Amino acid sequence: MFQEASNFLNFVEELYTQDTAGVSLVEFNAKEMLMHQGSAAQHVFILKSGLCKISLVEENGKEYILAFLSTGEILGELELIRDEPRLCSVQALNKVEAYKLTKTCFLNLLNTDLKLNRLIINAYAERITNTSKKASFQKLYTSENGLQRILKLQETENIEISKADLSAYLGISVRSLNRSLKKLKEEE
Amino acid sequence: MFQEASNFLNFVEELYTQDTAGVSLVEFNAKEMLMHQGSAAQHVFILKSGLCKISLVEENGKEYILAFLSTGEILGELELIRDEPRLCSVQALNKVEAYKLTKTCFLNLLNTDLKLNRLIINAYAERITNTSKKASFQKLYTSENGLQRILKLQETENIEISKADLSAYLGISVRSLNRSLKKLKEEE
DNA sequence: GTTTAGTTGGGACACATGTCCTTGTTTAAG
DNA sequence: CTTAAACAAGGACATGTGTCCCAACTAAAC
Repeated sequence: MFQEASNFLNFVEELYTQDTAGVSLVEFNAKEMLMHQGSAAQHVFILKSGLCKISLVEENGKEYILAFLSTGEILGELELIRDEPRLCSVQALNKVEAYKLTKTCFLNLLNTDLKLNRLIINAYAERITNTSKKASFQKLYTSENGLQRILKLQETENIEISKADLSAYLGISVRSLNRSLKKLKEEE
Repeated sequence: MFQEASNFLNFVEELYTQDTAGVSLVEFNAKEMLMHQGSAAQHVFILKSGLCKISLVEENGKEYILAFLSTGEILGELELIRDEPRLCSVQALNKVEAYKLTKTCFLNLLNTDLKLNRLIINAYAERITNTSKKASFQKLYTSENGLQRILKLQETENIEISKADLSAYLGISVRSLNRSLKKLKEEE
């Protein structure tokens, strides 16, 4: 989720300024896809600026947003480590800049650089914690509680998420989201 | 979740046979707690044999089981890495044997041993994938679908999970679990 | 063997959410 | 400016799940 820009950014910016092979800087417009669910994994991205959503679509056609990713976060490395196709899609929600590392470059660094290992492990520990908490909360509380949380986060991080994305994040239909929004408005 | 015994076991058994300081072998009876949610984190466990559940209790008193852990899996290391209290509780479901590493020993190894780093990263990549898939599935499908999956897993892994634990894993009440079980039985 | 306490399963009602369709608004094309 | 298509919100009904309580069964204590 949203967190202070981690040392991933520092780490990769150093590589970039040293003209390391396999490291480049790329841009995406709002709505552009950085990654497609099910496709082969070739790169890792580290967000320099902007906001993305990471989501997956189930066989019944429904979309679930696992998290929103922002500056300093790494994405796409899971599938390189596991050597599997993309588990999720990633889409830019606004103008996004990101460092792009090739698979070869990333795996080489992972095998040799203890600092990168540490950054990955720290990021993963936080991600597992956040994913577990979100899963538990969304199953054991009503959508209204979850909605209050994401609306507060939206305000704190000064971002605006569409209704379609809000409902996908909460794992409910847009109809239900509208019900809860209306109810929250009436309770003010 | 359930996976082939990873090289965690090989890794720690080598440490154990070398009489490494901070490594011991411990046993737990069924129902004994290996870890308590909210308590300080002092150790890491690697399961040698047996089955555990890892769960957390929300403020509304409801319990959610994130996963069942079995032979070869590591547990309790998240909080050492993040230097935080226990996010979850872990309870033995049958007779459990586990290697126990002190915080100092574990962090020393993590800082120096690239092999352990690799094992941790691989395990985390799998855990994030599993936790994400479970969260998405449980929000976008009915409990009946989830129940079918866990019953199949129970059969495949030759284990028996209580109704209370099944409902906590699925994030539903025991009443709802009984409805789904009855419906599945009628559909046979 | 009896009594008490705990456990288990289901009925009934309430609440939360999904689905489908209608209406109104907005946007885009001609 | 008009028309058509797309989008958004809500009504109505259906389904899924939660809560509460009751009855029956099981286990433990005496």
